[in-house]
Amino acid sequence: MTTDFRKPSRRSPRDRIVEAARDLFRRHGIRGTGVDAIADAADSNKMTLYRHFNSKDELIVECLRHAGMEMDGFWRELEDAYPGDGLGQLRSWVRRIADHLGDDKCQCEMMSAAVQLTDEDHPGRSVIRMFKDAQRDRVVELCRRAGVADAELLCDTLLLLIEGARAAQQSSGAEGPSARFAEIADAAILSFAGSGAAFK
Amino acid sequence: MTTDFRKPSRRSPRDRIVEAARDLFRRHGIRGTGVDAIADAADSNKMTLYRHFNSKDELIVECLRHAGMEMDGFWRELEDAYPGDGLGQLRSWVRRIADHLGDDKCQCEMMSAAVQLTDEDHPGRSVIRMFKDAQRDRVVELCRRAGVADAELLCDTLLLLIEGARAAQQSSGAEGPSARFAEIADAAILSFAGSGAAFK
DNA sequence: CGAAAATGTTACTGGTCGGTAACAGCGCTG
DNA sequence: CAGCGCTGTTACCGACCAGTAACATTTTCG
Repeated sequence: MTTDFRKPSRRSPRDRIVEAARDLFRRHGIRGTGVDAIADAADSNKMTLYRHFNSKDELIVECLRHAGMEMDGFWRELEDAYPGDGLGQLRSWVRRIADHLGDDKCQCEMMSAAVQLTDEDHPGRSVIRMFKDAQRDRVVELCRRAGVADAELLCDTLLLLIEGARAAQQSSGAEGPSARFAEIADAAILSFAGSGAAFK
Repeated sequence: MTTDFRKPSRRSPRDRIVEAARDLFRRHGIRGTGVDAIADAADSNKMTLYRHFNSKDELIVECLRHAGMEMDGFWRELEDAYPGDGLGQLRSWVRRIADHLGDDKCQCEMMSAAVQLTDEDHPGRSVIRMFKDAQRDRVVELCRRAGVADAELLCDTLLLLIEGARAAQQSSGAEGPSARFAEIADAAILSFAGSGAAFK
């Protein structure tokens, strides 16, 4: 029984550090965030940070892992909300992304990191890669369950539209092309699901 | 003392600095590139750099402007190759982007900069914004000339796909969703141009 | 030519960064 | 209680970074 009242409503320093790091990375970029600032924002200190993570790079990797796990949770919620309904899950997924495009906390940590981790050998890049591959498998399966003939094509179409919406949000703002993302993505889904053919 | 082996016609130090900066920004990121490295790569020195640009931020802005001017030139080439042919220009534009997706020198400086310039007030952001707005106007006009009914919708669809392809290239590599960008974008163009309707 | 303008060289500043050492306190559990 | 592991504090290191000063050199052009 770990009722754990020792520090009410306060998570472990490690969790707070990861949380603070993700927040600061989102707001100021990875390279623009110093470890001192992270430790400070986590209401902790640099030594504790370095006891849990051997380097800033290791912390970055852990942040990416956490972001991936958060997405895993969301996929599970989606399956619970629309059990076995591929089409419903797809549309709900798109809608949710559209709704969160404007958030300061939009789920673009992976994309941002991919751009900022310029070193091709950075360990974070393989985490991103694995996450993206898993995501693609999942979406393809949903498309298949939705009765789409060319499931891979709809999947890639949606993934491009999503990444594009996030990127466009960054460079063109909320009134740019990303404003019509939901409309476009939903039309693509319905088009594929209706005829099973691409864009026709 | 040093015998002057310089090539007779050499671009000005200013141009070399901008060129070197753009190259290094692409390869190592904006924050990951120091002014010393830029001056060195330009075969110049830091003092000359700072005589032409009052700050690194000013140099960044100039790099973005150059990138924008390069695109302007490309649009002009496109108009020359397909005079008055909106559809031809659109398809050629998409094909060219697809062909250059894998390039180390792919035209994603704007997107990268938008992600890396985390400060909302950075002067570079307005350059990016103006460039994106102009690009959107241009593409909408091409769609209109191609006989597309909802020109804005096709334009935004293509812009999302393009940004998405570039982002996906970064995070998922060449075998990810970006591999089918050309196919998807071309299908979208033909679909809109054929029926004038969205995805149907 | 000769002078002005542009460019190059060296050395420096003050600040930030990632990372570490030494030490002190806290909170468990035996 | 004692002991131990986790956490916090301070100070420090070497490297790097943006930006500047003073001076030497080359290029341009009237």
